[in-house]
Amino acid sequence: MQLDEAKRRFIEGWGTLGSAWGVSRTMAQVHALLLVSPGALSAEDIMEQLQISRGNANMNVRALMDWGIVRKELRPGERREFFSAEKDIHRVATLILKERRKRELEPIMRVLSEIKQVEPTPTATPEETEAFTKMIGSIQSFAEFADGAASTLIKADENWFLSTFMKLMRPGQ
Amino acid sequence: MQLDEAKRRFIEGWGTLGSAWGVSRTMAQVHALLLVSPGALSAEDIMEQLQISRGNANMNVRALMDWGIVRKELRPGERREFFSAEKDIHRVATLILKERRKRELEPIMRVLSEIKQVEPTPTATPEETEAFTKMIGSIQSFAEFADGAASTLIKADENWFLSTFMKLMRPGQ
DNA sequence: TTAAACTTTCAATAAAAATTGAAAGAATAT
DNA sequence: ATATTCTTTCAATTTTTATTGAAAGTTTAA
Repeated sequence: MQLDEAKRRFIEGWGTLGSAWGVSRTMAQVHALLLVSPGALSAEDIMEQLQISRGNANMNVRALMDWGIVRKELRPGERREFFSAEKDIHRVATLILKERRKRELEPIMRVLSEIKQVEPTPTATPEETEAFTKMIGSIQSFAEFADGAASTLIKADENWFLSTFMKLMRPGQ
Repeated sequence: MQLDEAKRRFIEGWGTLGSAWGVSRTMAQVHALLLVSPGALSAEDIMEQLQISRGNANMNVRALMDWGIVRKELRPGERREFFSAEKDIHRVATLILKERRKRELEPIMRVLSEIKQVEPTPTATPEETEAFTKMIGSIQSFAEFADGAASTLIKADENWFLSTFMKLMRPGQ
């Protein structure tokens, strides 16, 4: 297989994976394209390579910057902007994990603790109410467990990054 | 807050969470409804409580059974079918993890190993090719790491379930 | 065997999400 | 100040996905 074909397949696969995880196909494809491009790309490059409109390219590149996994690059003497993806996969994973925790785990945790304070009423038997709070409680503790696991991963990756960085700084150490 | 209102809010929240993770809102809502319902529900019950059509209820209940997190329950002397959700959240998490690994991790791993065998061609410089294989390699090892973590979680939960089960069987032990 | 009570399927439809492209907005150069 | 080059926005449109409901299928009872 040739490089271009391999890149094409990666972009397609990454897009499919993205849509299974609630990320729009195009956003994942823009990310994939930037991941496998050695240098930074302009909006035009992205439009051409993925065959999408200017507006679409702009929207998705900006969404990726919101996630912290794509950066704008300005070149001296160039008016237009270039974009490049974070290439360190550990950092990518960490940033995505952080963002999803904020966007999805936190809202559901809030709902869980609110609805746990269900009042006893004449319309529901105490057994029904208890079964409900027990269910919610177990989801809560699972969510806390998941949150803890995510934190651990984030910390581990931050340490890993830091130590790699330190090694680069002091190669003799 | 009253029980009905709390359940309504849970169903809504679970639906929102689902769609952020690539699960259709209705499928997540049917799951949520079954999670907070003490007994098993018939198709009619689901249709009525979520205000959805028969076909929709049927499709989503079946998808949930494919995931292994909802079971059909047959009552003696009753012709119609009842459905109930797995209530043990650890088991739910394990089953979802297993299924997603099969559906999403495996396909992308296959693509990664295929495209890694990119041939050197005159159109691409060796540096470009090497940068690409390096990128794919790091995604591969991250995917392997994630797969390993998932396996560990699945095994841990299976052990946890087994030990709980053993305790139930031999309460004196 | 026929009827009754339910489940499943699927083509048509509706709803939601993504995409376009043109216009408006910014930034820089002349 | 005006033109030029690029970016951003957003209403209209297209595409994708989900939903409906009626017909076909299945199972049990009489």
